[in-house]
Amino acid sequence: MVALTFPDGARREYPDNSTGFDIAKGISPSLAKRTVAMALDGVLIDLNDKIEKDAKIEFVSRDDPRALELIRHDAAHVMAEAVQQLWPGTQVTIGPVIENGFYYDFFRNEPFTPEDLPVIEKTMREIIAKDKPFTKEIWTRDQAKKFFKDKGENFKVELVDAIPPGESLKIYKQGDWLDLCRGPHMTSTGKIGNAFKLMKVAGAYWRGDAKNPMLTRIYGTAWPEQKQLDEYIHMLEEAEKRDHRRLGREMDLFHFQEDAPGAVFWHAKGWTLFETLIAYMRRRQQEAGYNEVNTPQLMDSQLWVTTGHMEKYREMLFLTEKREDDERTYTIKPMNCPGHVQLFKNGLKSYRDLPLRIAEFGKVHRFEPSGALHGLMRVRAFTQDDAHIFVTEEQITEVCLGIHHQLLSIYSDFGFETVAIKFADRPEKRVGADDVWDKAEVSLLAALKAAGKPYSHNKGEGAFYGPKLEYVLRDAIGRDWQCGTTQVDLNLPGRLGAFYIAASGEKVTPVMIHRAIFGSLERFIGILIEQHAGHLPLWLSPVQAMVCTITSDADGYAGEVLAAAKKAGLRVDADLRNEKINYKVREHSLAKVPVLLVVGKKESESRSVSIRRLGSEQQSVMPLEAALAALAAEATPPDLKRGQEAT
RNA sequence: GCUGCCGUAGCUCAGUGGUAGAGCACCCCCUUGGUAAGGGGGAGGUCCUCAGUUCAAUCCUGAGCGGCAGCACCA
Repeated sequence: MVALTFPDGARREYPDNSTGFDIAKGISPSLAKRTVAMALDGVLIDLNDKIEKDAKIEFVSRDDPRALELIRHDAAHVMAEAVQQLWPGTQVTIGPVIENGFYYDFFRNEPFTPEDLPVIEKTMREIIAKDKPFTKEIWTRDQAKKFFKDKGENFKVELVDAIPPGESLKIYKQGDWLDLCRGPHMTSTGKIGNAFKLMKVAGAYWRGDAKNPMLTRIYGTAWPEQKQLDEYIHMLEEAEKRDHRRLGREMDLFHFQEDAPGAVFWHAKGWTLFETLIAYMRRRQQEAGYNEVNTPQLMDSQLWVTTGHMEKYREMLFLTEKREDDERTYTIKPMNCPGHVQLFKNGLKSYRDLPLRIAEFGKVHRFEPSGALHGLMRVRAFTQDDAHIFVTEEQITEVCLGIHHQLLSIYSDFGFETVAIKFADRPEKRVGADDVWDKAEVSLLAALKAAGKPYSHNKGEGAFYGPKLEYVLRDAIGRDWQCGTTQVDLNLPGRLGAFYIAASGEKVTPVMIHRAIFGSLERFIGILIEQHAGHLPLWLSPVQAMVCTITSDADGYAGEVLAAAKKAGLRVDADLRNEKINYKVREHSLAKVPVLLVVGKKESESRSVSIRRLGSEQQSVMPLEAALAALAAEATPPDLKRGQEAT
């Protein structure tokens, strides 16, 4: 007998080898009917599994959040069956559940096209309508290998081989069709329901390795109810509306063109935003004791051999051709650090100079793979808010901690309160001895522990010269973006021959801490655009206000408003065109101008403005001076606001 | 980089082996209108590039470039 504890606390005994289904049926046939799986001691398993020991039991119905994964996994199996039914000879590989859905990777000489998706979906619906029961069998390794080999399923044979000895081989059947699978599954295909949709086809490497054959992956999404599927599709449409590439064009911020793949053409408004971010960061850096510098865009390629970049990252570098009248070739900088080491080396440094903070808004170029390029998020030419802090070994922890606090304060100014931290240690491709790495990792981790924030461990993901902390922002629609980084580097300064004179009079190699907060200005702007769906906060908006006239009678007054607003420090423009106010409101709203200052006869007579805020249909009429004072206060960058409050 | 899809006006997109289209935007005219598109007219194209097939290519074929999605990559 086994003793089972139910969610309500009741405890009952059942004969050995009872299945979940037996027990559910014993309680009530309707419970058995609506149960798709069970959880024993919190672990989800097949409802038809035999229960062999005392446990807490829960019956999982279709609308249980835990069933979502099963619905999706079952849908993946049904999709695989549909595909093999439609195109016999297609090999199946793996089909896991992912966030919001599932996929299955197939191998077939002919690729799938988007037109195939509705056909596959139709066949899936037929399989689901048949309500085929899922059944499980345990096979031996040889049995499974022979079966898949005979069927020509070579990828499955590889998967069988990859299963560790001693682990049982589970085969799940739905009718005649079967698949090697870890499970669990629901009781039958009918439980999947109809709230699913195949989303797209794409290539994916077998086992995620670019050296392996390319498979075709079909992505799908599945939900318990149609309503949730509709909501999900609606959410995707909303995300598309936030796409910074579209908004960038609509807001006249930047563009790309074929002549410069992966490089931004910043328009005046986009550049205003860019400069606003730099001005902000410049103030924050000054307050934290950084010295801003500028270093050459091109340096002798030999320098990059010394740093190790040429060896480790040659394919990422932009190099100049050798000229007839010059012996040397040059490399466009992919990073600012070697330049900053040159600055450190220029003039003898004392331990009294440390920590020495060198900052640069450095524009770097990296030959990113063409397939990686994505709007502002991944480019080949970008600007870092880069800084290098030269310290003694003893100063590492304290300096990293200081960076940590400033970094969080800065993210908070931009409205990012959820920041995850990852600790990345030594990668395989690296320079420097292991004992040096030991030291660097210990010191950086000490700062992280002192900060007292939760963090995750990103094994083997450090830079080639040192371990790093990665700061990951969560945006308004739940996406994660890695922006900031703090890296401890015990290697490069030594390689490049940097030293300082210690208190003892000896020459000592300094430790260099690399840090960036925005990371890439370009990317950070892309994130801000998507975070706010283009509705940037007033202090960041390139055009903060637009004076709109109702009739040309107000042109003169509009000019006064414009001049006064500029004098108040606002970035403002005026629209005096011979257009109706509706037209102007629509146009500037679409361009995401946050404040419209509408002036007509009434306003000019009373020296006031009618204010309409982006996203609101309401207007408020205020005296001109008061309105401008309020807007100017709101448009003050958060760090300056704090400064004003303090005085 | 790999796989698939795509490239026609500033934008969104139709279309055809023989003379290239729409809506919006732009310019001009009329309209002076109170908070998300007033009306009329006009201009605008190397149909991504190069080669091939053809009497004839924007269309068919091949290569290249660029974009999109996914994968791989991301110091």
